[in-house]
Amino acid sequence: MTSPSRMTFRAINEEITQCIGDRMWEPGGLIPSERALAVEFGVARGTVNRALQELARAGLVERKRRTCTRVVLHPVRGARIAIPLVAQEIAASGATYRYRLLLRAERAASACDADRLGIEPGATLLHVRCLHYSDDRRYQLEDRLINPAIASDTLQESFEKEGPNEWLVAVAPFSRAEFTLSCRLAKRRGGTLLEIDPKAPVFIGERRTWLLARPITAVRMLHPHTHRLMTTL
Amino acid sequence: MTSPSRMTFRAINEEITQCIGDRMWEPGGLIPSERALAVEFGVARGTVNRALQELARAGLVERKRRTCTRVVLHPVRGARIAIPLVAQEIAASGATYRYRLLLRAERAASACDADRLGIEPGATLLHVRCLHYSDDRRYQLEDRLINPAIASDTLQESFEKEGPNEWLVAVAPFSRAEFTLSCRLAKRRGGTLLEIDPKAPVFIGERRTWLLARPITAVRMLHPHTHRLMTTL
DNA sequence: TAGTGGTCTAGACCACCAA
DNA sequence: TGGTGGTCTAGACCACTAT
Repeated sequence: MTSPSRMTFRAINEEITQCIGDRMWEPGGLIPSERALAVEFGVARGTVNRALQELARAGLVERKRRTCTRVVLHPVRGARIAIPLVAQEIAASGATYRYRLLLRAERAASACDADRLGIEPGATLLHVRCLHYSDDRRYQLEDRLINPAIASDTLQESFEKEGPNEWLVAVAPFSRAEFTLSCRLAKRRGGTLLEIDPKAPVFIGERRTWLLARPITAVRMLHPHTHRLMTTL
Repeated sequence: MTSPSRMTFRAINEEITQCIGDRMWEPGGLIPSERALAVEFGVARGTVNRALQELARAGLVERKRRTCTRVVLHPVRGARIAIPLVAQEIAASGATYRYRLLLRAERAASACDADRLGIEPGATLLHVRCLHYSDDRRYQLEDRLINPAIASDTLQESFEKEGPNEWLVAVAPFSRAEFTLSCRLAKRRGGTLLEIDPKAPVFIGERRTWLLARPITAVRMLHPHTHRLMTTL
């Protein structure tokens, strides 16, 4: 039991993690109540609460609404991987970046668009397609739908010199995002635009973002199958 | 301004998000201090603090230690995606799970193994290959190297009834992990074992874990290309 | 009814940064 | 030196669950 002067919620966090790691508290079993732990550690309940909230977020414990239970997870939690959002950022790690606009269209949302972006069918949207090059090699094909309602000057943007990402980050913050990763054969139009052998696979990342309930943008990013997404943690 | 009776930190969170979205507070600019916001919203500072901590975690604002600054992010943050580790967990969401062991071998590490797992060539390792089924459909092919040094009874494990994951989570906590995601054509042995058309792509996840500096396990997970990896945040 | 986690409060101390 | 975010405290109310 440490007591450097007063225990911080981080210390408590570690202490609890230790107990779980040492199997002092069994996987799937209850752990003492916040009030009990507060007494044991000699801190206020709020401090224990915060430590446990973090542990819950990290996936080490499960907390049940108003039940006396707090359970330690038996199965392991997923770890996390960071997706670099801006192709420019990636290219910035050594290679020279180049950008080319392929398509820019305002149109009424088809049923498919509406589903993808999360707006009403028939509403106006902006469709942008562009290529990101790394040292003159095609690095990413970006196909993006933008909700014009996010800013008054959306429809004035040409995206000729700069990609939509650069504009969006300056104009449209988001509070929620959803990611999907997958792969498929390149034969359809995306692969062609990437100049990939149609029989080779492409690596696909999709991202949708919202500001509160309002959809901002939906983007599909195609990479050659040589693409690797790596992270530590 | 909402006041359902008393403002919760979630309401404040939304209120602030709204302000940022409406560009009432400019990207890159300061926002009022916690104390000021507390007065404005008519709540305790702790409540504002919690709301802002969450917004910072979400990447909407940047907080500088003891500087009067709280800045709205200009560049976009990298977002994170959670990888579900245990096939069992995924299958647990509706489908019935089945497991089949294909290979279990102790052997001296080849140069390739050593590189993959991070141990000395020639050291003993455990090689396990198995299949995870979801409702009798092949869901994942798992190919795993295990460092026997992590536990005294590693080489006693048969893995016949239960996958290595279940055993590992109970026995070998890790402090560091590295992930790689990619895809390729199925033609090589992995694809065959998944019973996939050799011309179809497979989705590949790789994970390596360490406890401090000691390698624990390296696993390669192959999925049919229909696999989707999704996350919110 | 007793106990729980979720949340808010009002107040406090700290270490630091800018002036 | 005054303002800031980071943190802790002691106490409180709520809605709920298990008994």
